[in-house]
Amino acid sequence: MFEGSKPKVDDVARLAGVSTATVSRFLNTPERVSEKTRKKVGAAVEELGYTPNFGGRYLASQTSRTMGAIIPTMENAIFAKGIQAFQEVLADAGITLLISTSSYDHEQEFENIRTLIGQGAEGLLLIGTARPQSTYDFLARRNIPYVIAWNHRWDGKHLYVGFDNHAAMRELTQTVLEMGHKDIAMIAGPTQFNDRIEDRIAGAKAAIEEVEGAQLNLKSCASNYSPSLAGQAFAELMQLNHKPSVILCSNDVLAVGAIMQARKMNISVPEDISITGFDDIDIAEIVTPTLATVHVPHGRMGQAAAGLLLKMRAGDTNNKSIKLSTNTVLRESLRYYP
Amino acid sequence: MFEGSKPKVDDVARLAGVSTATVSRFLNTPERVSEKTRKKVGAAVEELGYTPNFGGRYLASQTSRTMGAIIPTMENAIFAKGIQAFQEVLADAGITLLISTSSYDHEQEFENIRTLIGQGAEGLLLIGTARPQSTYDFLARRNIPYVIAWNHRWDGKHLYVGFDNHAAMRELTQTVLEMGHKDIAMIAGPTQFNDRIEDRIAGAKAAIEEVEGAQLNLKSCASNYSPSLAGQAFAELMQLNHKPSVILCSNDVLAVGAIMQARKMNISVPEDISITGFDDIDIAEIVTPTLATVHVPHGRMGQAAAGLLLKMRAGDTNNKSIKLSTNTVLRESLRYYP
DNA sequence: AAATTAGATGTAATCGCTTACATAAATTAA
DNA sequence: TTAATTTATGTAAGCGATTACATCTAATTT
Repeated sequence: MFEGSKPKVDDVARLAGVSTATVSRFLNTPERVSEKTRKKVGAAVEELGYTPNFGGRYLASQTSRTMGAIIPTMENAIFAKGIQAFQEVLADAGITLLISTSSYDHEQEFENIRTLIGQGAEGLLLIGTARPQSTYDFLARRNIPYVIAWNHRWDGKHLYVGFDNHAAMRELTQTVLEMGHKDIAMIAGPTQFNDRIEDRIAGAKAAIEEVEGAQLNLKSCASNYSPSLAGQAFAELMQLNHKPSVILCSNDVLAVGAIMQARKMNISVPEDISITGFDDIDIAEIVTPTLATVHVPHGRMGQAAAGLLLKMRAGDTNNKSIKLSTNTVLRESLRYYP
Repeated sequence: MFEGSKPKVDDVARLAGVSTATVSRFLNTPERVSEKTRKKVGAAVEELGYTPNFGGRYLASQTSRTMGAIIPTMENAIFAKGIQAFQEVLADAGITLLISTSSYDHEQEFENIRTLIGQGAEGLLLIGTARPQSTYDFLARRNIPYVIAWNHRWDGKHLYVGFDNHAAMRELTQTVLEMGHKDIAMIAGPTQFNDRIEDRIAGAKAAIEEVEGAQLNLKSCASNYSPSLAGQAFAELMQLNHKPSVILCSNDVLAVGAIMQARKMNISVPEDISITGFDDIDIAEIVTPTLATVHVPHGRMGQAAAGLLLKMRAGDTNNKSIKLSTNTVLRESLRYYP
């Protein structure tokens, strides 16, 4: 055995005293190899520590057993649970997951898509629907199966595996309104290239418009996952003469930032002001006060996305979007209007 | 242009009116192609939306521009920041990162290693040092560069990019002892296959042994990242006749679990009991009371690991382990012994 | 102007594997 | 026993790129 030199089929074949074809069959369709040779080849594979070269295999078989996922960032727990579930389902099916991050940048996302396709990705998980048409054109031209997760729209343009951000936020806002709040503020990250935030804002607006005398003060935050910037936005809202009685935040991370800032400013939540989030990640139950938010079934979403892509990979063309339900979770940070 | 059929070098070459060699040079060493043909080929690539096939490229060039990372889980913020930084550095160097998760299982980790190597990974990031010798043998036989992150030992057996879990925990414990605590409990997850936890426990023990009359009650928790199991362990500790005055937790997730349970049981932290964590992830500052813990430079660790692997990939063989420093962070959850 | 050199491009072998097809061996049917 | 069928294995052609080497053209030197 030569150190550092990767063994190849030929090496295995020679050691086992069979042809490369038999080795290949042993690896891919063991049932077509007799018991006796299976033993011999198995031993040779073991002895050499042989692992098939992906490049050769992909080239010859035109199948990579690989899927790709492109997420905006890993720093943020929002995607972690879903992606973990996604990868577990794929792993069970013997598929390797390639992950890359785009930092909320469309050019980078496009580059990542190219790379992943080049690597042989047989399907792609994308977050949200907002991206240049040219990216979709590329996907269509290459005929790559993909699903859009973390959002769901009825436009029929894509296969979605997600939840209706608009409806979910609308529901939460309706609850808030029913609790008597009328002066409502919202801290939301950039909507540019982020359809989920866009939909959440629209959902809140829709609910508010239905109620006489209710109004929304939309405060934008430069980042979707910076608690401190959300804190800043919160502080600015507190400067106003006419203060809101509740602040809807576009996700839990921002909501926690607002709560922390409130604590610093000695403003008590929810006595002085109510705060809500979106996503129901772990910190929602850890922060004091616990955070009222929208619960999202991250794990099931990841599983469903994987399932759908696996079906598409198997050639099933008759697939439908999957809409998962969310629910409003009432916790300490939200209180009836006095 | 044919829908769904991936264009190949030949297609590009034909369209641009050059040979495949020239197309390949355009892609890999554009400076060896004349200005004029560069334009032609560039246009052809653009028009066809050509992306080189990874398999072919890897096979022919024997270089994959790919690295692998295997982490226990993504569900847990502990690895997210570090991996994110790791991938950013690699991306800047034009290297794709393949990630897979092992669920703290050694066989699965080994399978993942095989797969990643098969995919052409030119280097591997592994978490911690605890794994069967056979795995290391395999790595050595294949001559695959790898670094061990999230821990650092002086044994000289591997290239580490991490911090000294033993020393860090020892330092935290010394601080706790200096604050007058003598009855110390520790909630720690399984040490099996987890050298970091093992080292943290040993570090605490080492500090405690130095102080007359101080003693440690080690309570094990079935999981390293389940707040509720940690809560259970906390409850059991509170049943004891002789209660500890401080509980050291082997990481922040468990510490938060203990704090939550304390709140449920109406035990106040730190008035009734102090609690400390390890890692300094985001929740440490979010939870009430804020959590005293050990700060770990996750981002810098990921960057350093990437840097080291890139150097090894470039053929630099004279590399040394990198030890990053940690520091004890005092926060509300830890108080002087009355 | 001829000889030399440098630069740009093309030809074709090669990487490691799979698989269609051919062949041989073993089993069953007639 | 021989023919027909089934099962197991081998041979060799590709998959899509890179790259050593050969060739041709243009620039430079003498």
